[in-house]
Amino acid sequence: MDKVYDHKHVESKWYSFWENGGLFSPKSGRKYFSIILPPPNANGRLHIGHAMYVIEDIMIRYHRLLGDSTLWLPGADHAGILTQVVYERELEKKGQSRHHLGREEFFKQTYQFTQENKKQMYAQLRAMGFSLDWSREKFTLDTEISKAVYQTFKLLYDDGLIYQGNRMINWCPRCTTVLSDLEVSHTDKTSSLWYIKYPLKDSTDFVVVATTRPETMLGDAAVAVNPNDTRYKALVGKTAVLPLLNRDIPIIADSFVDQEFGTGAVKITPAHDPNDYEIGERHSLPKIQVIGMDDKMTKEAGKYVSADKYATRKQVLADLESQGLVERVERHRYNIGVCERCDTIIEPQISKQWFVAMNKTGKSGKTLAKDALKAVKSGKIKIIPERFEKIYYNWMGNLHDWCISRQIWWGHQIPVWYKEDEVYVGIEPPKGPGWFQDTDTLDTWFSSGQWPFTTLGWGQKDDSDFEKFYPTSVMETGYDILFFWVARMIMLGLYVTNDVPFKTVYLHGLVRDERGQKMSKSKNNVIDPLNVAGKYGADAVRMALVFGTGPGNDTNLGESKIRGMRNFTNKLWNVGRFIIDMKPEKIKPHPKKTKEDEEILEKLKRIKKLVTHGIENYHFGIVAEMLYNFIWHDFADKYVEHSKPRREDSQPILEEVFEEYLRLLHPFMPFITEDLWQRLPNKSGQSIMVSGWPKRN
RNA sequence: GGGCAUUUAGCUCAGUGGCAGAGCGCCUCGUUCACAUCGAGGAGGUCGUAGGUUCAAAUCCUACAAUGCCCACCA
Repeated sequence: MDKVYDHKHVESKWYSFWENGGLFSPKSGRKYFSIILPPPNANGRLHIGHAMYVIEDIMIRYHRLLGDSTLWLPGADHAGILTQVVYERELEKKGQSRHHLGREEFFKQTYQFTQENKKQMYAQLRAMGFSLDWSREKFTLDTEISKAVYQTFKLLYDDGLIYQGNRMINWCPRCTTVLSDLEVSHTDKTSSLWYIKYPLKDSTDFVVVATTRPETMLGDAAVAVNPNDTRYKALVGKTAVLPLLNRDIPIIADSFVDQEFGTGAVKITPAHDPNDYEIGERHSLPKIQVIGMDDKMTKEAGKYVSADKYATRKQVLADLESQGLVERVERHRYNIGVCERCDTIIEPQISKQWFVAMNKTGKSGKTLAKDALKAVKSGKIKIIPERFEKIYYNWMGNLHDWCISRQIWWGHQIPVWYKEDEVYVGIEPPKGPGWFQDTDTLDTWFSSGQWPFTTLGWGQKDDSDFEKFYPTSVMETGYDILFFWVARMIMLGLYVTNDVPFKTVYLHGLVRDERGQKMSKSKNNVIDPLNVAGKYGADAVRMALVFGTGPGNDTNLGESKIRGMRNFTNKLWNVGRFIIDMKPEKIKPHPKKTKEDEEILEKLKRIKKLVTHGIENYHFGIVAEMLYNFIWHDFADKYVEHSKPRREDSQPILEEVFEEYLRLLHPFMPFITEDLWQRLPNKSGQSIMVSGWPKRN
């Protein structure tokens, strides 16, 4: 054995040994234990955050050692809008656009692109030592998965829970698609609040309204005041004249209006503001669309037609100014919605889209949000750390309907076909001529929201995996996608399978750099998992990610911590070298035990109990620390030193303690533990992976 | 506007009722003797502030402060 541990000689060798030996596939066992890997987006490489999958591998390897029938199923996500944006950028570099290619060719190329990324990503997962069952690998656009997704759409549609509606939605003018509420991020912005005079009809008086978006006034349908506002009592029911367009608009009373804000009178633009839309509905106001889907003014905007909306803002203000209708301008801080994927400012628009009803009860008697809320409240699903349950309740209790259609090309095309007035919803296209399919695509989270049961073959002829492994045991993922993904999986899982998709949700934190900053290429603080695993070993990276971290808390990871864990692997290696390579020639079989012998055996017993209890209760950070301290300080520093003058006596205990310890450490550091374990007497050729979890006694 | 979290050694963080911990860094000493990617020893903290509960508080409660994050349709 070399004096220094070299992971390069060890890691790929053992991974092939495990994989070729079929050790990642479930064997029959006393219980079922399953985790579905959160599918990474197939539009690039994995980053260090994905290496947090190590927590799943720890659970999986632990349960496999326990003798459970254990499945960890890998896959990848086509990631709708994001992948389309990424691939469009690729095309841009070549001076092309998706419109040059056309829908079919664009889809084909993007598919190819994701398949190449998948290969790279899977190589990265292998390099980290993840014991995934590759024979069951899935992609969200696989034929069988797509069929199941369509089946769910049809179920919801037939149940009255999916509907098409003309409603106010979030429109991204750059992506030219609608977005769900969740895909809109909000950022603070300082801008101006313009006070504009609207002349009263047949009067020389004015009513002054305040607005942050003067260009939308072209679509105004009313001026609203609070019914209790004494200042404006006399004006309600009168008519104002919209400047620039000289259109008559009513002055109405609505309790939504805040008397304290601005002048207490507000312009109402039902077609471009969610609140105004609501007020418009209550007062049957016309919805005048003045901003088109391309962010240019429509013909409703009169002389401003075809102009960009930001240019129009300037022009409108200049025109109002020239007529003396701008009373004053204030500085104003407010919140603006931007596209989560491309940062473009969202334009509220009215548009016909597909929605999933969150709070309506279907003919089946099921109600998506309520049922999903109940599953957690009743304890059928447990969220760790617990504080996220409160956040979940709060979100689940205040849901708007979920818009699931997207005007993009990449993804599952909506399974709805039209012919004249007929609508057909199904899994296969309808027979006969004249049908055309809805051109929209499903929200990517609609398909990933079904991942736990679609991957297990729900509804297929051979659904044995579903029978055995569903509900899955644990869903381990980042807290940042609790709403996007976890909540949707709970809703759709319960709806389709009548059972929860998983029993426990374990949420990990974000991986940040050494000083707690978010990793980004521009800050040059990104850690590439493959790079760093190549340098220090996958075992060291794995250990660094879990060592001393708690669930749901962000983890700060710098190279120094990984280096520290690399030193630990070397320490472990040398303990092994001492026991295995420098074995005494004569060994006494049954020596009298010294005080130190008794002590180390007692400590081993204790740590077995603590490690088992710790893993069962998801305290991975503490367990990692205990394992670290045991071998380094209790075993190497004290016991190994003590054993030196009496090797013939102590060798059996050294071997016994070391052997059991390797099995305890194996879920955390699979490569080095396998390598050392196989060097122990009578172990060669077997795998530590299936050697059984140490008994507690 | 609502909610959540964090605040512990120079740095990064564990620790949730019982004598203050780890990694990295720092200081001193030590390379025949498993390991210098090491060993032995050491310096360094009134556990954000102020109250309270308790035999006992970093840990539970209350208030405050700082920082971060999430959610939200006030023009």
